[in-house]
Amino acid sequence: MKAWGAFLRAHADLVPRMDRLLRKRAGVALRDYDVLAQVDLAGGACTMRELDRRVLLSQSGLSRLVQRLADEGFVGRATNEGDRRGVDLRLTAQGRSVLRRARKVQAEEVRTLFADQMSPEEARTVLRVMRRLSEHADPS
Amino acid sequence: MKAWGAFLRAHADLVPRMDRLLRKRAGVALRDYDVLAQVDLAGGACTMRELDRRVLLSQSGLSRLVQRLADEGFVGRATNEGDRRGVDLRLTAQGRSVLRRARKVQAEEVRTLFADQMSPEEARTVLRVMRRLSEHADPS
DNA sequence: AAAGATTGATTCATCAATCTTG
DNA sequence: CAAGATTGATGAATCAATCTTT
Repeated sequence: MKAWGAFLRAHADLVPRMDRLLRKRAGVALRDYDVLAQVDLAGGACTMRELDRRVLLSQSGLSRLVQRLADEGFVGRATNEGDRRGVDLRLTAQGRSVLRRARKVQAEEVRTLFADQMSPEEARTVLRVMRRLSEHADPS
Repeated sequence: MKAWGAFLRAHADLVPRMDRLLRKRAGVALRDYDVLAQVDLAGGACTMRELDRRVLLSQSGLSRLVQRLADEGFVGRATNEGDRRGVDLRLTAQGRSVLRRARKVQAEEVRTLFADQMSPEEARTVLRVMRRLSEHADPS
């Protein structure tokens, strides 16, 4: 029960800080980074529907976010030829570039703000517990 | 590094769910509950400034949230007589009542969604690590 | 009618500016 | 001027409604 409070507090202390650092040093928000990274993970291209499954955001929220990423030139959009309801996304060269930089910043920050604060043993426990929590809450 | 991702995901999976349940079954949002609980913890009355220190929210965000809680009749506001810049808050009877109900709901939900998913040993580790993260990030 | 995606209305958080009291 | 608090402008997330294609 105290652990729940500490969990909330840690998130509230860490995430906005990560977000600010990422914006300042890489020019993208944490959520943008997440989306770009997921597209990359799907091989640099995927459809909105697929992204929606991978990302923690409402469908409409994702739609607007991708709109913004497209406006900024980080992804290209085109209607899927196979199923014209779908929209295909592709990382642009600029998108890949910003993603590379963001990855570097993110790796540094996660290390200093998060990973360096716990032993490998503790990290394993945190990983295990957090996964269990997600599975139980959202058995996708 | 994987633990960081799992941490984010667990938060994103759990917190909105808690928030919805709390709204539905107690009529207040998670943040509202937090604020009411903090006022209660301060003995049922405190000043905005004190709340601001205890709660994870910007000063203006807190101001608007308390405005809403006052409109809903959960807290009363009055300028502090000692220092007329300050505003004193007090839980109303209705505020105490809604807080009681929210506490019960919250306790149940934290148990089933969070605490029951880990061993006591794991809970201790999570608590310890989360506290360390907060202290390092925000050495208040 | 259902799936995929977008748009409209609303809510709520933040930063920066402002107002009042010390 | 500094401290405590509020207000204005803006950004981003959600739900519900809508549009298009299957």
